[in-house]
Amino acid sequence: MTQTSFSETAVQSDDRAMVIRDQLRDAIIEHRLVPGTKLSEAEVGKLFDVSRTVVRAALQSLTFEGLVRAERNRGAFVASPSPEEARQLFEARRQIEAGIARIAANQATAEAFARFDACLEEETRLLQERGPASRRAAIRASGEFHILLADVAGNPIMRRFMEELIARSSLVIALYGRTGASSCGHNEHGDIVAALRDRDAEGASRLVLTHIDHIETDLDLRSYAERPLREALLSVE
Amino acid sequence: MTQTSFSETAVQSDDRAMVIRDQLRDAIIEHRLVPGTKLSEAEVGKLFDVSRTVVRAALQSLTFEGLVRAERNRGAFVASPSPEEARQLFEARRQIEAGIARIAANQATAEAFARFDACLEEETRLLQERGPASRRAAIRASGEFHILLADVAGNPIMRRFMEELIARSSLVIALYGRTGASSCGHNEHGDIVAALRDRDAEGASRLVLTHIDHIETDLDLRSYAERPLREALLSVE
DNA sequence: ACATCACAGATTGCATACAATCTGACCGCC
DNA sequence: GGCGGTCAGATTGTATGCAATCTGTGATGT
Repeated sequence: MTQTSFSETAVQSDDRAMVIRDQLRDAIIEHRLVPGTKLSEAEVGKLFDVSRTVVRAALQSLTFEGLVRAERNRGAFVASPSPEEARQLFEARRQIEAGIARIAANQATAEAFARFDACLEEETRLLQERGPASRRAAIRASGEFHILLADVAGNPIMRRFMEELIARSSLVIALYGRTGASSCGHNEHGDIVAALRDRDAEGASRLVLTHIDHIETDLDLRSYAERPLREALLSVE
Repeated sequence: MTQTSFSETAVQSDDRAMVIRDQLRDAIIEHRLVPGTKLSEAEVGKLFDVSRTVVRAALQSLTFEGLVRAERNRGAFVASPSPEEARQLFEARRQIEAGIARIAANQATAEAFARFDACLEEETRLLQERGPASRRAAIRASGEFHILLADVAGNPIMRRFMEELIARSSLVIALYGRTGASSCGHNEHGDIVAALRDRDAEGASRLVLTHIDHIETDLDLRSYAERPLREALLSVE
């Protein structure tokens, strides 16, 4: 979707490890790999036909991003953010994305708006479709919008932070999402773009904040006591 | 200084790699390792008496943080942020630290203020001393203050971002720092703590912003054309 | 029947060996 | 003398082997 890949994040070395990293990352973001899933080095290595060395590098990379949890002598698992972590995540998103929106309002070029339009079209298209596959794609596209926002702001450092936050948000939605409408809301993305077009930095910032609030509201973070059980059930290898 | 170590950031596995990572990281932050220095796997491994495998993990970790630049089949080097990257870094810091200050103003406990006081005392003590060693320690202590701010805000995710930003700022100061007063200014840290004590979120946020502006002002980012030469000279192994 | 302990299987942690690649020097040629 | 190519050394990329650690099973004793 976005033409810039994740190469920003990573080393240009580690070709192979990066490919595996991105594949696993995509699978996690699209909820094909659910939280708690064990990522055995040997198994992953066999799937991608590489040695454990390369797999370890990829898993380490994902661990730094918070998408994978590594336990000593136990192995690596797809992360299962706690409700508390989820709250911290959204707090961080509010702080960072508000700033990004302000910057983007001043920086956005015509080319940027073209990308926004393409992204919005893709989103609405996917939302009209039904089925789990398009649900996944919709969550992904929703994330792409936020990353695009960071991209337009033109700060690679903040863009990388956003990538991490978005990816982890996807995990949170997988665990605590209620409707799945979390991803898009009532064309709030469109409203944000409109504010950007008006160069209304404060308006865009405010819209982003309420948008994130809406995403968070759609989560079920309250059932603190029950979660460990459900998590455990999902974690059964 | 701060009792919480960097364990937040990392995997609890990779004991040994983490130790090396932290040692290298500290050396970079304290300017004992200057930008451009080559970090040969074999050499580092010999120094710490571990195999290249462990060193690679440590270097990979530092690469993700942006403290090390890895070139395929060439090796790893202490990063040399460009002036452009430096600007982006401070832009990110303004966005993130302003938010952190607001949160910290509401969250700070008595225990937090005790830590602030200890940090400020340490800073002023180091500033009174002369010599390169205390200069290094001062830069380090200055960073610790900002991390402490993030710590008090109570959001581990933003804390981790701050750790990265502070570490990279130290690199930038090493490259472009003019006076070294970059680290502290005119007791601006103390003013920030005072605002926190007053629960003045907006005031604290504003003070943080001007503080970061002052740090950036003290840098010499203008001489774009000359830098590559100086950088190259510093990079001579 | 229950609890405890010991062992076997599996998985990760680490070191090392080999292959691929790059850098720099030397040599021949123009 | 300058330029280009080839080769040796060094360094990283990857695979694999062995040691350390953990999990779960089964036997044994109370």
